[in-house]
Amino acid sequence: MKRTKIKALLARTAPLENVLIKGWVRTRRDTKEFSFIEVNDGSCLASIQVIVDAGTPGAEFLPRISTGAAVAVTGEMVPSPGKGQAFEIRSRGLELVGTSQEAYPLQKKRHSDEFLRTIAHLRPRTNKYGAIMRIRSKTSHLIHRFFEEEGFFLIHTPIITGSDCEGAGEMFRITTVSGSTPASDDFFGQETNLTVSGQLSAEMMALALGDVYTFGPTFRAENSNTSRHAAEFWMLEPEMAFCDLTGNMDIAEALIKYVVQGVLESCAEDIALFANFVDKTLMKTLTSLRDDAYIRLSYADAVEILLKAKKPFDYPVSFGIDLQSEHERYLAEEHFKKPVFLYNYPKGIKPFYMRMNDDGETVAAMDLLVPRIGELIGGSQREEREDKLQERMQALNLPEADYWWYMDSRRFGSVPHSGFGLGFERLLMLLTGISNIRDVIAFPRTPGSIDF
RNA sequence: UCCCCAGUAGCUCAGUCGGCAGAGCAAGUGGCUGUUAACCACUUUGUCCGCGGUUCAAAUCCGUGCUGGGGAGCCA
Repeated sequence: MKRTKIKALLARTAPLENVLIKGWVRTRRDTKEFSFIEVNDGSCLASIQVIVDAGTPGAEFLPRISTGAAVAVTGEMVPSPGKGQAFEIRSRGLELVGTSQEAYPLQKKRHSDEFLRTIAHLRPRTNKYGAIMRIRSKTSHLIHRFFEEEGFFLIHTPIITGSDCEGAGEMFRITTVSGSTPASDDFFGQETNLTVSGQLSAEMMALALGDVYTFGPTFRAENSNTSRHAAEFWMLEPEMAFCDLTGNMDIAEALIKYVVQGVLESCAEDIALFANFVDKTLMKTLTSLRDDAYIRLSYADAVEILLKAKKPFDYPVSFGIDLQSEHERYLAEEHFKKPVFLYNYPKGIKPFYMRMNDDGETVAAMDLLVPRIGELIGGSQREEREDKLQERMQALNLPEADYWWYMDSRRFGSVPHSGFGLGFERLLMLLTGISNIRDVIAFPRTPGSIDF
């Protein structure tokens, strides 16, 4: 007999003669004549109630059917006489697939997020973490669907990279030799690292295929100890040929609206859990993300707003500074209370590949700031003019020879193009109201922490 | 890396002025009930984070280290 997922059973409106379910026991309650077993199989948030009458096949397992045990149940799905569920399964055969020992750490009550991080291998069995992982999966699919519908091609950019100055932060070295061996004797004959961004590769592909995106793991060896940084995270990086900064922001905004709508549609039960127990303002946030136009504000105008703000800042504001968290939060959370694209940043605080504006002072960069999270997206129109790019690289002391292939793209049919990077875990934090990045990724990697 | 806070039973936490180590939940046993974070009774559980110091006496005070959390910087 074929196993049916609990999600499919709970979607039914009619009884079912013969079913087989398999899952894990959330709780067992006994009466003299029969027992209630709450079974969850991960297919959805809800569990299904199983009734096991004394004397039916498998009832002898009941004393060992404890929280966390794995079971298989055959029986009939019937209308439930009790309150709290429309249907339940009356068991005709109970099988104990795997027992759960006394030391099972998940109890039938709420645990702290900090404790659950110490048992990351078991926390997906809780309502909250199961819900996060289902939303993560759905969001990932929605991203792919969005770009598929928009005519983008999915590209796979390298994880191992030889370039060490993409300007995105400290890198993890990878090597097959020990300490004193020179890099020239190493596997690749030079220093190699884990990627911090697929952007430069993506640009090459965009300049052939038009619109592309890469979506994969990214690594930063920064000693960042915050709730918004991980050493290994997933980044989405679209890159579009014949696209300027405005088009770049258009795609970013459309993408987020699409994903929010999709999650609200197909993860309603899981989202409701977060709206009820994690962040009471979540539904309001999500509908605003979906329905409201995002603010688009130049860096210069943002500085003006901050200078006029009555709120006292710890760090003074002036044109040319890199905005501090408190400034970004003020804009997104207090002044506008919605997502804000900031664009045209001073060249001094942005990397070499961003396109120089006509004023010679700012570059065509854009960041999307969102309430609670801060920077969700960082992107730019890329410098497509060979001479301007060379100027910037010289000013920043970047060896052009190392970028010979990148420079080639500006020599052979160079076109205006744009792209951005979106931190996938930060998007999930936005969608769920979860406040720590360690809780939206199954096995988080952060400084000093590599268990599991 | 910097600043602040915390670390006591499996979990969540209380522990007053330095004077015998506590509660709720979980777990175990028994009971009861179409139950549903079930309920009732009883029972078990400690390197008070580690190391050093002050003191007649330290969970409590001091120093130091480790771990965790919040914030900052860096960024996505």
